[in-house]
Amino acid sequence: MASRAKATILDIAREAGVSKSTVSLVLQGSGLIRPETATRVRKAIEDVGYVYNRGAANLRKAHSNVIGMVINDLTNPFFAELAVGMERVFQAAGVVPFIANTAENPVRQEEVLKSLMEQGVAGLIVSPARGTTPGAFRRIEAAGVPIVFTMRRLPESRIPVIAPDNHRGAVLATEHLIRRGHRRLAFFGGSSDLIVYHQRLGGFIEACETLGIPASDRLIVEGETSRKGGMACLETALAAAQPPTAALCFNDAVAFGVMLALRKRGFEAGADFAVVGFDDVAEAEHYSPALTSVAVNTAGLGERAAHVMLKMIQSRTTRAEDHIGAVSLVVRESSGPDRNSQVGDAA
Amino acid sequence: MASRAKATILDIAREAGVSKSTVSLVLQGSGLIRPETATRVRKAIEDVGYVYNRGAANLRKAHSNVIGMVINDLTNPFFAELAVGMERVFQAAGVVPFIANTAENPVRQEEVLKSLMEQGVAGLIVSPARGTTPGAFRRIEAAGVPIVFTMRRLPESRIPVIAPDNHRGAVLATEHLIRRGHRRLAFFGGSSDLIVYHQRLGGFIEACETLGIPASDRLIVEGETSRKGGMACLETALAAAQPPTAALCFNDAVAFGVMLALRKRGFEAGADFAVVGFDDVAEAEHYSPALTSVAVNTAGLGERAAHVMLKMIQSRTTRAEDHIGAVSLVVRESSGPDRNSQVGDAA
DNA sequence: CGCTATAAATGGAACGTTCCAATAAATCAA
DNA sequence: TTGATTTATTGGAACGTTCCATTTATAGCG
Repeated sequence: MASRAKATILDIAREAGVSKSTVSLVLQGSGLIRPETATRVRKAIEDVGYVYNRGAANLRKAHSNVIGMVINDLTNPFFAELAVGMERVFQAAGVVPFIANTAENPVRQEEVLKSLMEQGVAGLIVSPARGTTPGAFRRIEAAGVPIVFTMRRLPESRIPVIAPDNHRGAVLATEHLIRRGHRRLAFFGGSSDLIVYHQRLGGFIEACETLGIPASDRLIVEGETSRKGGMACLETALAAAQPPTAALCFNDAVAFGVMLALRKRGFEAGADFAVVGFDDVAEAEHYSPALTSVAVNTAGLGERAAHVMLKMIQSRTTRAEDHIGAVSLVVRESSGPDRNSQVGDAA
Repeated sequence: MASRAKATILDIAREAGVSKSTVSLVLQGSGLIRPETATRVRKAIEDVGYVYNRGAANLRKAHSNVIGMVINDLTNPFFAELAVGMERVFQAAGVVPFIANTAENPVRQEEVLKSLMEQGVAGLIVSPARGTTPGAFRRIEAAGVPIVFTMRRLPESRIPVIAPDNHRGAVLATEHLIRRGHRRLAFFGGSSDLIVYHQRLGGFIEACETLGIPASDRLIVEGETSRKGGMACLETALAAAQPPTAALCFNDAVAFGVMLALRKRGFEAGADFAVVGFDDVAEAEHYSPALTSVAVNTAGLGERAAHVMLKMIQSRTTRAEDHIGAVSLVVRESSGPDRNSQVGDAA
């Protein structure tokens, strides 16, 4: 049963009494082969326990059917949701995506990209790790392998990006907080080496200025984009002379951390302090209190990225249009009105 | 800059004025090459934008440095944690793991395995999808590719398994609930086509029998292993004539669902109904109320699985010992005493 | 029957590496 | 100097596939 050396098409050919070329044609589903012959060959394939060697095949025909998905933080459920959206599209196209995690580490990212390239991937969908150097993808571009960035972009690069409208999302969320009567606002989490950070923070600031919140009433606290980071942000903010009464968080993970820290201090998110997240991961709806968040249609973005990639491969181009996905604010319990304010805006 | 046809070692050889063999040796870091020659070759490699073709190389030297990780549900943070543990080990060994998601679908799993095999992986770490047929891995075994199962096993297979002590974990959790005075107990979630289910349920039943809870006071509700499944389980249970006062859940996702459903009905987990989860995902500690759960040392299991795999590859064997990881119960807030019971056991 | 047209199957070169055996150059011992 | 040894380098065959150009078999037609 266990064959010593692995079988090749030559073994199949011998077994079925045909030539290797015939076997190859059967493998490719060519109509040139007489059905009975094809059946015989397929039986032989089963009998010898043949495994197709894609590496050998790629040697002749160039690109493969594998696409690499390089993700900066697999433990963030947001990225798992994104991956699921992509997989749906790829599966339908008969493409298998291989996922690799960089754990937000540019060195690891380098290794992962190298390995994927050596494997001969047809394309790469990447959410770059923080601190990725601008030149990190030059080699890959030069090799003519299509790349699509998701969620994050790099400073000066012509690689297409699929991302939500971060600026608009932050504006929506900030306006919401201000309409609820909050006058001292904070922006929690993230760090300025991320373009996404500037986009979201920019929306926050713009909304503040439009609606008359002066810079002196705004508090900006950078921090890790994790629960732990969120907890730290809240502690920092509460230590201020005039602490904020509401915060827009860089993402939902930070928001969960903030809510946790509030509870530890005996406060309740929504009643004592308003919290708004960003991304609207599945958990947001099921948290206690339920988290108000900016919904970015995560799975939809994943699908979009996959479609763009397939199109690029098909038309063998390395460029494509950016896609900025629409966002919406999902208001739940965590963003109640300021208790000292008369304004009881329901929306 | 963008080279038309991709460069090969022959191009490098021409560029550096050496033979292809020399280039190959440099690529492999052989000490046989004079340092100055090596430097010259390395420069040429940079200049022509060379990408190593692992497929071609594998044609000669058999096994590659890629390992496939096949996971049945990437959106369950538990598996992300498991993956992270594995990656730590593999990275140190210079191996790149490619992760593929089967979304609990045996057909998809088949495709994914096929693709991984065609790619020539050195080994496979698999958490099999529910409903996997016993023969699904026979071809792979026959091909001599080492496989390690994690978390789940298949009915009749000699493939090594790395998993927590599910039976013991369930016993610990159930004893805990009974000591807290609960006399009507439920087991929520999971389905009987999973061996893990029988292990955990078996522990539950054993503890009940040992401590004198009759079958008539036990309620077993199968269900999806997700939040939604947990919510449904609770609804079913509360509709019973003599509803339980405590439940051991198949995993943490189910437990979160149960707690959510409790809250929707105005009950509080821990005070009105005791809930215990299984797996102890990171979120359990940060939930409200914090979830009592059976800790399985997820990342540790991942590391262990990776180590076993590396050992198997190294010693080119296809067998290895099973590993049953120790478990412990982490008591938090969700598993308070039965309110009608006098027993106030603190442990 | 001979001829062409079509269908089915085939041999061989090529793809980009590795590795063995062989060569060439440098060093050493006598 | 010569042969032996060591150090660097090299050509060529092999790996398992694809695909082009052929060959062989089958059918069609007058």
